[in-house]
Amino acid sequence: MRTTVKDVAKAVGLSTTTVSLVLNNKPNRIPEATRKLVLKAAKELNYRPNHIAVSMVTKKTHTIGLILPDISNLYFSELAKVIEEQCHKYGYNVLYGNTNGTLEHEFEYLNLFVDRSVDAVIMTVSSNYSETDVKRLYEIGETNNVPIMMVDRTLDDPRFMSVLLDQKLGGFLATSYLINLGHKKIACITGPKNLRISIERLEGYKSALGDAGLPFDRSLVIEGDFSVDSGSRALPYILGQNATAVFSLNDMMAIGVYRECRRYHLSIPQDLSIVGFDDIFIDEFLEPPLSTIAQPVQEIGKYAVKKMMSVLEGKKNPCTDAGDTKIFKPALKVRGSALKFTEKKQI
Amino acid sequence: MRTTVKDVAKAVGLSTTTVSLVLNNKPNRIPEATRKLVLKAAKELNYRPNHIAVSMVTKKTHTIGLILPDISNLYFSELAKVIEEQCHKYGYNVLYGNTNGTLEHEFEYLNLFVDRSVDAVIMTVSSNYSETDVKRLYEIGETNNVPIMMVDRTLDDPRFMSVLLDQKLGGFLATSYLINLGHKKIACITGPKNLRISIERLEGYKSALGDAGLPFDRSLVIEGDFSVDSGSRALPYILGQNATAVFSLNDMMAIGVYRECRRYHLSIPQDLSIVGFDDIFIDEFLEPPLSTIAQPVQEIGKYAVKKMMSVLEGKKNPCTDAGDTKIFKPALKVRGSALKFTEKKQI
DNA sequence: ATGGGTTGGTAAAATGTTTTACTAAACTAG
DNA sequence: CTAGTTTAGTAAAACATTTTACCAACCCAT
Repeated sequence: MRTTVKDVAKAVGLSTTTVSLVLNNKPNRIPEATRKLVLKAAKELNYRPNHIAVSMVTKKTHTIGLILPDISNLYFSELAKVIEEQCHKYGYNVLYGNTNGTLEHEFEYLNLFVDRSVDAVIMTVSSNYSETDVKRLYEIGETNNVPIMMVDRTLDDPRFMSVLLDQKLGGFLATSYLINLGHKKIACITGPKNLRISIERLEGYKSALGDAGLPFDRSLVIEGDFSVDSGSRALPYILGQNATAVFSLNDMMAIGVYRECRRYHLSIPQDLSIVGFDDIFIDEFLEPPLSTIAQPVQEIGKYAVKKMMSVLEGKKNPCTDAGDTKIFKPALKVRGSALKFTEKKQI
Repeated sequence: MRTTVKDVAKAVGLSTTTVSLVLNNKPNRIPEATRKLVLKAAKELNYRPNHIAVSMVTKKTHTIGLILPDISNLYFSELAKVIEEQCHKYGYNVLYGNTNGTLEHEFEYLNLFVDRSVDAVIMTVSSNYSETDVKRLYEIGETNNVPIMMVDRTLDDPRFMSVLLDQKLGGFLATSYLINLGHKKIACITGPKNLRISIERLEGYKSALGDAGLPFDRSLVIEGDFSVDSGSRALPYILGQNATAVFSLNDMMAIGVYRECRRYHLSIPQDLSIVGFDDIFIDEFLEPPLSTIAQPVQEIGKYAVKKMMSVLEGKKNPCTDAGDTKIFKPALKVRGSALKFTEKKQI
């Protein structure tokens, strides 16, 4: 059985109050001798406070809930790793939940976590929220007094803290790069059409086209769902449109394009240039290494928990006063999947 | 503020006892009318039990601790995903911690988690345990009455439950495949030398060699550390030994070999055949797709939590009577990274 | 010796539940 | 009508802490 405060109190013949006082080194006047005595006994009995009991009275669990769409996705697993790492540094543990991108799961985990009295929630929402959904989400945070932070994707509500990426800039960077290589017919494989990040990345694409005086051609964009397979499925269409380059809104779909190109005996980048988005681990090991838009995941994760900790330890009402959004800048990472456009490259 | 039992008790003019009784539908004789009344009030007030308080009295948190070396590693992130998924199905949440493979972190998280009264711990140990380490680990489990399950890698102690892979068989399968393709000089890139899985996979390698009447040549094995870079570093040595094939003890190092081969302008599998181990997600997207030994991660994860749940809900002392080890069989997954050996292939 | 301040502590409440042991009232059988 | 049984419910303890409010004893100065 675990040692309790009572046990150590009994061992030293003092009250639990005194023991608790020294163990939490409260600024009470406790003579050095007593302090030493208690500390020694606690150590000998291998006393470790029962965190549940502590939480009961302090109302703090030093736990944060992390709600992600899919931890087996490289981007999120890396994000999860940084976040856990950072939380750990601040003495916090993380409870995590996989939503598979469904609204029901997002709410389910949120409720589960507030029931467990997490001190805060960091989540990336992946489905479409109606106004009432947003309201419901906000209210859960408020009535439980747990600050909610959106990472990677946000809701249209300034009351939530958000740490995001400038998605539009990412789309712009990728597309401009392709344009500068001389490509005129640049296809775009999007994510689910009404998902924020799809829209924003696509806006970057349009804006780069516009800046270069190139027309935006609706028939060059095809909807995917961020999965490898949807990338594969998109290729025939893209080829049909005589595109010479493609901007894939994430790396997974780009991988799908790679795979399909092999089936068609097309080579990247000679026959088709491609740039992805996310900079997942495997990009550099693909053949050819995939050029992509890199998100500063490490910084994003670090910033997110740092901000959250300051909210948690700050004086302001963590829930209602916290809203604030930070936007990180993505960067183009040139590897080997895009080439200067030359006429003969047409198939 | 959250609604408490007191609130709903007050709302219906009954005692908290009664409310608790109906909410937990205990087999007490409570008239249907009262039951309905309470349920209705609870719903209207949006009552949700405070899990911390419940844990305080029931001594169950419905939380399991998951301790892994590196969640950004594809194998572990997938494992983590299944485990979380399954736990969720049983009504359990998971607290997770990343150890980066260090013993200190393993103990740190274990302690942290038992302090938080997790009901069980599932972990993969990655460092070398001395006898006293094992003893210490066991004692933490015992004094806190939390069953500990080793997954993927085990300690030499029958008291822990373990769910493992038949590593030796995996090594055997990979090597036999290469032998059957006609290779005689098969190099092996190992993991850290005294790690169990390194040893066991290597044993499979030796045994396949033996079965085929091929000599075991010490100079054909080179130590890696399971990282991509260590795979890359191993290539020149392997080439120096005139090996025509290599068995990499994990896929990451195989990826390192791929990368280095490109630098040497060698092509796989024409110039070098390779088979990996783990079957991580990206294997099929490499060029050529990597043949490997597949672990049934899904099944492993499912089995692990199923077993754990039966222990948790069983009558036997979960800690001391639980020991039991299940061993899953790996399978060879042939893709495109190995070729029949022919003399002209020598460089 | 009285009163004020300091020193070294402690008892008890509080946290939100579950659970045990009990009881008052109503009903039933003889 | 009474004794026993059932019905419908409750008070209080327990869980392991922290924290608040208090107190006794001692010391010191007047």
